[in-house]
Amino acid sequence: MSKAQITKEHIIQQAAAVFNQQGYAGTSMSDIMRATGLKKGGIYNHFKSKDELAIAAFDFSVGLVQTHYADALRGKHHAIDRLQTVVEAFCSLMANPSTIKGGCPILNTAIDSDDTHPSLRRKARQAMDDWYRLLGKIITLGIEHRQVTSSTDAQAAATVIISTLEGGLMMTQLYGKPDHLLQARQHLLDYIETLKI
Amino acid sequence: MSKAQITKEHIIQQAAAVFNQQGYAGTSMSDIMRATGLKKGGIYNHFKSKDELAIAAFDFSVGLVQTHYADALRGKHHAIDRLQTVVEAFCSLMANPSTIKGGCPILNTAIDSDDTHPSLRRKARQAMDDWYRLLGKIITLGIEHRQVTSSTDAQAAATVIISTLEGGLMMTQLYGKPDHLLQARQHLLDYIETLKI
DNA sequence: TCATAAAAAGACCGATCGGTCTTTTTATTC
DNA sequence: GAATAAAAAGACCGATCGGTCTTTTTATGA
Repeated sequence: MSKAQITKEHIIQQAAAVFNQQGYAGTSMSDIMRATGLKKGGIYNHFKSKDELAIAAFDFSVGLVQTHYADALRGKHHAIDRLQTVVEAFCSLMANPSTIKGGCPILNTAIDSDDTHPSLRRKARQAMDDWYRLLGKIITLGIEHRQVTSSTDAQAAATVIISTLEGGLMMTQLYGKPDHLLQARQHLLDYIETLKI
Repeated sequence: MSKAQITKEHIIQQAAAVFNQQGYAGTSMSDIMRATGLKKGGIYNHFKSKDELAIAAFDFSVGLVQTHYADALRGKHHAIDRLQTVVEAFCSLMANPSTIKGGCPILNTAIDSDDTHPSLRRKARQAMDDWYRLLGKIITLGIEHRQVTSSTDAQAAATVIISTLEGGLMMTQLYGKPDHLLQARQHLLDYIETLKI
């Protein structure tokens, strides 16, 4: 990897953490300069605008989360097990601030850009679609394989799981303690049990 | 009410909508000027800083929500009924954009101010405490009155209700359609049924 | 109605915003 | 190691930021 690419990756990683914690409007290029240790010219050599950097940073953050899911799901085939795994993976990832700082990038971006930033908003929707499809597929396959009750509404169940996780994370971030996310987690594990055949 | 007080109220109301939609960092005093139709001098005559205005606006927004809850709960005494009412009140309030624009001010502020704005963050925590206490009290009184199963963990149940509502709202805002919040609502109504004695 | 005080306007301030461009430094390639 | 291309630095730009202050307008109370 060329020096330039290494530097670009470095900028993206640092910027991702800052954007995820402070939001798009709340982050200045000076913040990015401080975080990366580079001056203005060094950053604008790799990205032609704050927007472009923010989008690259968002993609990077989402990629981290998705990789985390993929790793956790590897080798697990039973639908109930896979649903539990997604819940656990989300909680462990978000409870551990070393991996991804500032919480869930989709949640942050969804709230951060109400109307102001359409491109970031579209990105957030796409990432949410991916998550939604992942859960939806697990559930519909689970129904096909007689692992999940056939009366389960896959869309609704996915909504419940995502909503509860994101809401629990928000409370955990607000209070700065893991309790709420863990309570949400336990509720979802109980809920997933009720889907079992 | 004096002209000055009317103007001040007007500023707060307009500012509340803007802050709730764009966040603190995403809102400039120019935005407030445009929303209120006043010039800089007119606004700074009533508030000595953007911070002070943002806090007044947050209080106003939270007050709207709390009043909505109080109205909906009036005359309802059974714990299960009261829990259902809170869920319904949240959904109807947030689904109706005429009353409060930009969604739940607590959610927005919790995500918006990760570290940057401690005073707003404290305000958000206090408002969340109030909501938490409201639900906690409903549940513990429900247990005392043999309306709610005694095995219910009031704290955990409150967390589940709030998390699911806020998460569902986030998704509804992200996609711009009420479906997800309504699915979260239905899940919570089912959940509340399981608390019934 | 008129004097006075308060409210609103708007010019103005230094700082910082995102972004450009030239210069200097550093990799890369022959 | 020299030539060259790329990367980084940093001076610089106009616009806008939050905020102040003086001036003008408007409400208020005798």
